[in-house]
Amino acid sequence: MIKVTFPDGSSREYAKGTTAFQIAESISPRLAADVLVASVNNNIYELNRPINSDCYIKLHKWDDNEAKHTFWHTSAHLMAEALQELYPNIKFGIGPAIENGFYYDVDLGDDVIKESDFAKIEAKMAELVAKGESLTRKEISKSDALAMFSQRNETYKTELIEELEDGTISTYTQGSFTDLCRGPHLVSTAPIKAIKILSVAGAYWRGDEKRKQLTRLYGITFPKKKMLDEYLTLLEEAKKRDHRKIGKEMELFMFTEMVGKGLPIWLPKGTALRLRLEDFLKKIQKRFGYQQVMTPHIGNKQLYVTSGHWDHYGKDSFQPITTPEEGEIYLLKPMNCPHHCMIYKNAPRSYKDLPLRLAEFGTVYRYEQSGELHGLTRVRSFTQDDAHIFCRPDQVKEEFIKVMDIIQIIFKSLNFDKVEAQISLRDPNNHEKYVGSDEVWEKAERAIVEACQEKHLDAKVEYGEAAFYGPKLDFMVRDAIGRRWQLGTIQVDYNLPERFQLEYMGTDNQKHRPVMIHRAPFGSMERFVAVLIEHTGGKFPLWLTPDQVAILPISEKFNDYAQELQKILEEKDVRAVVDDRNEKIGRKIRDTELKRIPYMLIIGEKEVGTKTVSVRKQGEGDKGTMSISDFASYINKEVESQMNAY
RNA sequence: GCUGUUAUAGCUCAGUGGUAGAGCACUUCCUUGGUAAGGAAGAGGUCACGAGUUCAAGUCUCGUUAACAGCUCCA
Repeated sequence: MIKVTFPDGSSREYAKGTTAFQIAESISPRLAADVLVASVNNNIYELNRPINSDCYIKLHKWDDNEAKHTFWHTSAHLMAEALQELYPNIKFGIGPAIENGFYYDVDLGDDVIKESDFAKIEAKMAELVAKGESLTRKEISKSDALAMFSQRNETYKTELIEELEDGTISTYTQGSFTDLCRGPHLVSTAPIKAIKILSVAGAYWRGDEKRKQLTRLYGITFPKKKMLDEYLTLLEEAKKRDHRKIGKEMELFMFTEMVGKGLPIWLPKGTALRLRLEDFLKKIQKRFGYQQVMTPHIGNKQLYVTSGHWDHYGKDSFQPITTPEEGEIYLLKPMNCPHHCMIYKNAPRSYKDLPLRLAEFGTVYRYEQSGELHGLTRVRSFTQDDAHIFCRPDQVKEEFIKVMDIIQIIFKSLNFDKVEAQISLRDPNNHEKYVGSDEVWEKAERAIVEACQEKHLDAKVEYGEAAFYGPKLDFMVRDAIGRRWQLGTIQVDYNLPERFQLEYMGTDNQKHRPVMIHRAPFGSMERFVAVLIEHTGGKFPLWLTPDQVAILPISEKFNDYAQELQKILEEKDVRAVVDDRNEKIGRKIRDTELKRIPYMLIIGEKEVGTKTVSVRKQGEGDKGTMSISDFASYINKEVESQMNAY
C-alpha cells in the first residue's frame, strides 16, 4: 500500500500502482470527470500513470494552470495529427503550449497554409477528437528515436534528438501520429471540445534569423464551447482598448505615409497630455536634484565612433547626413548619452560636484525594422525622458535606489499596479557581445542586484538581456492583449566614462573616473502614453486628461452663458469645452460620455438664473447642482489630490 | 527584414467582371429641448499607387507602398 496525501492535509491509502484517475474516482465521479492531470510530488503525471510510492498529490481541473498547459500541449499534438493527414509531406518542428493556447511550427515544403484553410483544419481536429483516441507514452532509446524519426525524414526532430541524453527520450502516440515529446499529456483527446485556429505566421527554426522560416500555426482549445466564445469576446473587448484605436478616436496622435512610417505626429490634445506628463516628471526631478539640459538632434559621426555606437549600430541606423562641405558627417542622434558626456566634459569636475544629474526630454531616431513598428510603442522617432547621472563609484547604489524611487512614484501615481521588474545581465556564455572588462561588469551587476534586494523589489533575473555597454533594471507592463513592453529603465555604465575619458578630481587631488547611470522612468513618452491609454481605456485621470469638463447648454439660448462659464473656469485652470450644437441635451450627454470627458455641466434656465451649474460625472450620472466657484474649487481639489498622491 | 492578412467617403464597413453604396460625422433648414442618439435636405470618391489580362477591372494577375498578427531585432 502507498500513502497519498491531499492538499488539505488529509491522506488515504491505495494499492501500489494506483493511478491518479483511480484516486479521483475514489473521491467522487464528478471529480473523475473533471480532472485533467495530476501533480504527484510536484511533478505533473498523466492520469493513467501508476503511482508506486507515498506521495503528495494534487488533482488539477481546468482552472489550474497545470491543467490548461497540459490540455493545450495535447491540443498541439492533435493539431499536428490533423496537419499530418491534410499535408502528407509535412515536417514537424516544435509545438508547445503557451500562455493562451498553443502553436506548432511546421515545414510544409511547397504547401502554404492560409487563413481560409483554418476551418478545414478545425474540422479535421474535431473529427479526430470524435474517434476518442488515447495518447500512449513510450520510453525510447536515443538510437531507436533517431532511426524512427530519420526514417520518417523528420529532420527537425532528429536535430532535437541529437541534443538529448539517452535514457530521457520519450514519444507520445495518438492514432497514426507519433511525436517526440517529454509530456505530460491528457490521456485522451476526448475532452477537447472547442477548437479555434487563431493565426498563421512565419517563425524561424530555433528562433534563428539565419535558419529556415517555418510556418507557425496558433490555436486555442477549451473543454466547453462556451469558454471559447467567452475567450473570443474577451479578445474583442481588449481590442477596444487598443491605443491606436483610442488615439484616433480622441485625436491624440496620427501617422501619415507622407511624413514616414514609424514617425508619430502628436495632435493638440495628445500634445497637451504629453506635456502635462513631462511637467509632472520635471517637478519630481527638480526635487531629486536634476538639472534640465537641451542638445541638438544630430551629432558628429566622431561622437558615435568614440561612444562605440557607430561600430555596434552604424550599419543598421539611419544613414549618415553629409553636407556640401567636404568630409562633414553627422548622424541623427539615436540616444542622448554622448551629448550629455560632452556636457560633463565641458568643465573640470570635482568630487564635490557629484552626483551631476543631467535630464533632457531628448528626441532620438532609430531605424527600426519595418516589421517591428507598432503604433506608438515601437517607432522610429521618439522622445526619451532621459537623464544621466554622473557619480562617484561609492555613490552608485544610493543613486540607483533614488532612481528606483522616482520610478515607483510615477507608477504609483498613475495606478500602474501590475509592473514586472527585470534585471538584465550579460549572457555568461558570450562575453564577446559586450564592451568593457569583466571586473567592471561584475561591479555593475552586483550594484543592481544589491539595490533591488535593499528595496525588496521582486525582480526576475534574465541573462543575455543586458545592453552591450552595461546591465540594467527594466520595468515592464502589458498592453491590452497581453504583450509585454518595457517602460522604465535604469542602466549602470562604466563604459562610456572610459571611452570619453571623463574625470573628476578626488579628495586625494588625483583624477578619478566617474560612473554613469542612464535612466528613463517613462522609457519614452510615446510608449508610455500608449500603455497609459490602454490601461485607462482613454479615461485619463482628471489632472492629465485633455478636456476636463464639457459645458452642455440645454438650448442655444444658453450658449452665451456657456461661453462665459468656460472663461471663468479657464481663469481657474479648469479645462472646459462648450457643446453649442443645435442638439437636444440627451444627445450632447451621450456624445460627451463617448468622448470620455470626466465632467459635464448642464446649464439651462434654472442655472442661468441662479449662477449655478448642474454637474454630471462621466459614467456615474447626475451629481446635483452647485455654484460655479464651488465647482471650480472642487475640480482643483481633485486634481491636487491626484498630483500629490506621491 | 521574413511569413500570412488587409487597403472602398473624415470614421466604421458592405459591394457577385457590367452606372460607387450604408450608418455615423460634416453643411443647410426645421425644431429650442432638463441627464446616453429629434426631423428633413445636401455635399462628400483618382475604390492606396503602378503595370497587366479583358469588349469591360473596386472586383482577376503581378509589382510597389502602408497597416494588422506573429518571427527576428530593440543602443
